[in-house]
Amino acid sequence: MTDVTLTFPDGAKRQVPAGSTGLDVAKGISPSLAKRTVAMQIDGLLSDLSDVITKDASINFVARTDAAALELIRHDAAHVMAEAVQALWPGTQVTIGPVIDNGFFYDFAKAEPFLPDDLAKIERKMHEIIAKNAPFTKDVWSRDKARQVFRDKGELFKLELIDAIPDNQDLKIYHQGSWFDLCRGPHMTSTGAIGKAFKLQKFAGAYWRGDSNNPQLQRIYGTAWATQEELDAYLKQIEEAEKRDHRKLGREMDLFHFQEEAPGSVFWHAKGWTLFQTLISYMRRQQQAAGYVEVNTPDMMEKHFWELSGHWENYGENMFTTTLPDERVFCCKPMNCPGHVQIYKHGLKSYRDLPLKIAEFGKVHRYEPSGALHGMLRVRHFTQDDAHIFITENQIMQECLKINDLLLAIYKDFGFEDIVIKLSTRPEKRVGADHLWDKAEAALSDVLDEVKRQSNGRITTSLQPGEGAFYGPKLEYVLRDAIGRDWQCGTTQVDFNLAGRLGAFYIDEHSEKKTPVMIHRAIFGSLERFTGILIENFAGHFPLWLAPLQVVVATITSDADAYANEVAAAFQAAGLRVETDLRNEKIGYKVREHSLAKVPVIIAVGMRDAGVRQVSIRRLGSQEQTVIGLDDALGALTSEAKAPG
RNA sequence: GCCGACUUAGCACAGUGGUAGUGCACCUGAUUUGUAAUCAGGGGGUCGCAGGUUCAAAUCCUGCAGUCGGCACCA
Repeated sequence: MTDVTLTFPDGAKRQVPAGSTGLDVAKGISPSLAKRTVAMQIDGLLSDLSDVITKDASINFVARTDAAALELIRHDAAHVMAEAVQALWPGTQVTIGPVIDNGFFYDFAKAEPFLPDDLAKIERKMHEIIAKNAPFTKDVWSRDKARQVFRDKGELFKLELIDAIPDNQDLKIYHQGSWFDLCRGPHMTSTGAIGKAFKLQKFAGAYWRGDSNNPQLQRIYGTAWATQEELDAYLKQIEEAEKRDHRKLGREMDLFHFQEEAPGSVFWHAKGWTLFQTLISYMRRQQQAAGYVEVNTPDMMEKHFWELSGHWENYGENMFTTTLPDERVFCCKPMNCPGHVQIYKHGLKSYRDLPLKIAEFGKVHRYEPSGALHGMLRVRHFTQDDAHIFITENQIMQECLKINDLLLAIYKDFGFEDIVIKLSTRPEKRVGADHLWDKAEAALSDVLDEVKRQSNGRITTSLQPGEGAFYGPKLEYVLRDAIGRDWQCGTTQVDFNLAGRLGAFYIDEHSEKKTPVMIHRAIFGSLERFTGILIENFAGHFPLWLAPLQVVVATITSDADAYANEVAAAFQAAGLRVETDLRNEKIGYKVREHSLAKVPVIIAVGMRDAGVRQVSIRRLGSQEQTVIGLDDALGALTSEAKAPG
């Protein structure tokens, strides 16, 4: 038998007979290595330790505590969970059970719903199965055999999966004790390697193959880690994220509320509206500086207008409509673009007028499915920082790059610097000829390449085929927040269709009518959503310029009331948002209350301060107190409270 | 929209068929206080909505709505 050469991560080489398994190789090196190895990487590809090695390759043995083993732990845990569920509820069908970020899930077809206590039952059964430490073994079955076995078991979903696997691929069956599953693998050497650091988290409904036309399955989500410490840390992190929930903070900080009669609609309270207006003012300045004009268009227009724009056909099921007493049907605008085209069409446009950048803080209305609503992050009525840029075809690149620069600069002002840009291409349901889509997609793809090149690797990109808007492909800007969560905010969409549909044109340099290209773009996306994201990103601890209430002046004794009023008036005159707290309470009580309300600056004044015109400043998140003169405090805080840009 | 759970005072929660409770908040009084809860007293709920079962329903049943966790959809 011939030998093959294996290269180890440290560069060492070793000759082994071709056809050796990973386990053979490990044993040949040392029994202890073989014992602690759960899988291997062959030329970087994670593989079963029982796989045979037939050619020269690099090899890396994976122990269960190695980072590479984590996905195996999770995948194995999913299999064990499936075995546990079938042991507890015979007749339940298994479907798919992949690894996801931080854990795994498995989807089951079971007539009766799982009950809340079932998670604990399944976990107990999993611990039993893992304690048996059955080895994972692999078979390759013929299609006929696999079909027959799974049909006999009543596993109809598995039959569908078998039929979907290309003929040139082996059907692999993984056994653990007497239980087995169709699976592409790989797995660790035995169930015991999963360990105990896992937890089942929740039940959920999920459609078979992710399609809402298919039957709904019952999904169980779990998380699994190599060590208990990592599991605990992860659970702690989830808890921390829950503390940032904008719905909870919005209530505690008196920013907004929702109520039954207006599902998906925000009641903005004074403090929340202040934040909203601060964001709009900031954006308005940025857009003016970037050469945009701001307009406002009607909230409702007649239905035939939306038929002409293509919205009725392509977006109608998301639109609110109302029939007036004269029987005319009106639609609430779900987008601002057709309105902006009407403004564009007023007055003949020359190529010299382009690019024309029309912006609107327009409130759009979309009938979102009830199950999609989620606090401020998914509402039915929201304000976009929307703009439409009318250009000639050869201005696409330059304008998209300008938009990109503006987007990135603005995100930076909020501290968002980790950005992912996704390119979404033509969906099935769309308007416009394919050659126009070809052009639009190619343009955005070029823009994306250029942006990526300029970013020196700070920006990552990805492709989402079929996810574009019905009128054009889009770039979607995804921000990573302070605790690593991703939020989609900005968008840039190239549209060769809408202007033409609505009869917009310009006169080119040869006196001919030409249809402009439109770029649709938003930066915050939805002000409502962006506010929610900011609340969660900052955990309510806004930078001074954004905080709805910036300063509270609290008295230590009522003798200082007059001085407190004077201090507050000085801050108000300097343009800061300030309140006084003259209540008959101890200063500790007041400090606690305003700290919980996340007021960034608490100024305490007593008789010690009044005579010498000084203040004691306490910043949110710090126990420290700084005693300085009133004028110095005014200067420092006023300058800090200035919006960026 | 689909699957599951939930809905009791402003907020957080307890209460599984027999007169609705606790903590915080709120109100009143006392206290004038130096940086995360001063003390005492008091008021407040047709238990999400609509039906039904029962001598009796927050509690059991049905329908609806909203919320939450997912799925699907999406800014």
